[in-house]
Amino acid sequence: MLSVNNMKSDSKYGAITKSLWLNTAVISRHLDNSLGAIHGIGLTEYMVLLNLMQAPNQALRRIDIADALARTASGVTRMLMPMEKIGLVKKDTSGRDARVSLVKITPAGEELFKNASATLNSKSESILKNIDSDNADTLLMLLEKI
Amino acid sequence: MLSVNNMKSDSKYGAITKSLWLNTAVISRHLDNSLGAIHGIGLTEYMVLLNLMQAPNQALRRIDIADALARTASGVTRMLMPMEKIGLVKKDTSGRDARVSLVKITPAGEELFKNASATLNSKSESILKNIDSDNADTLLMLLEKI
DNA sequence: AACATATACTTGATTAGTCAAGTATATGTT
DNA sequence: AACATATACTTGACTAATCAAGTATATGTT
Repeated sequence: MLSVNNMKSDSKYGAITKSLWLNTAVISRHLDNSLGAIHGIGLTEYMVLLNLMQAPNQALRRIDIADALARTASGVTRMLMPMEKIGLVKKDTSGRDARVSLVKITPAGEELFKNASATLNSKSESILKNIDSDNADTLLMLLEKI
Repeated sequence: MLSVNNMKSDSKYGAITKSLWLNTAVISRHLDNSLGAIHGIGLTEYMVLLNLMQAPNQALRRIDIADALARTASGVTRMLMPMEKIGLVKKDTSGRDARVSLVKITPAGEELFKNASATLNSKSESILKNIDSDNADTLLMLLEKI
C-alpha cells in the first residue's frame, strides 16, 4: 500500500533523530522514575548537579546551566527554586557582575549527587543490556561526535 | 581537584544515557521549533502521525499510541484533542470492544505528515552534519539495538 | 449467573517547562 | 558623560505532560 520508510524524502539522518527521540523517551522515563523514587530528584535536576560538580568552582551562572541543558533561562530559574528549598544548591553572590546570581552545589547536594550517580550508572547498565562493551564504546564515541 | 568522570561508580553506560539525554534535548528542541514554525505541529505530534501512517489500517488504539511514544494514556488523550480539532486525526468508532476509541489519520493529516517528514529529514541532516554516511549507518544500527 | 479482576479511557490537580515582557546592570559609541 | 544596545535574570500566562482516581466495559473463576 504505502510504505512510509521508503519514500524519496526519507533519510537515514531522519531515522536517527527519530530513534534518538524514542530511545531517550523510554530511557529518561525509566531513569526519572528511579532517581525520583530513590533520591527524590528528576533526571534534569541530576544533570544540574552534574554540571555544578564539574564546574571550576562548583558554581555556575544560571545562564550557563540553561545552555548546558538546552533549557531556557526562565526554566532554570523555576527548576532551581525547589532545589534550593531542599538544600541541594544555594545562591552564591560572590559576583563582580551584579546581574549574575551564581548557583553553587551544597555538601548535601554533593552527597546526593554521588548516590544518584551510582543509581544512574547501574540502571543505565541494565537498560542498555543489549549493547555489549565494544558496542558501548562505539556508541558513546558516535554520540559525542554529534 | 575532583574529577567526576573518573570516579569508581562511573560507567560508560551511564555516560551513554547522559549523552543520549543531552543530544536529544538539543535536537528535539531544534526539530520542535522547525516543525512548529513550518507545519504547526510539535515533534510528539509528528510521531503520532508517523505511527498512524505505519499502522495496519492507519488506525490505532490510544493505548497503543501511548506505548509507542512512551507516554501515558492520559497524555495521549490530551495530546489528541487539539490534533482532532485541527483535523489531523479523527475518531474511528469501528470497535468491537466498546472501551476502545480508535484514532485514524485524516487525508489532511497524511498530507501534513508528508510535508513535515521532508522538513524533519532535511533538518536532521543539517543537525547531524558531523556524522558521515558510514558513521550514520553504524549509529542507527546501534540505536536500533537498544 | 455472579463476582473479582483487568483493560481502555477520561478528568482534576499538579509539575515542568515555554514564550513574551519587564527589571536591572553592563558595555560600547559618540 | 549620555545614550543605545546587549546580557542576566525574573515573572505572568500558557502548554504539555504526569499521577491518582473514577467510569465503563471485558474477561476469567467459581
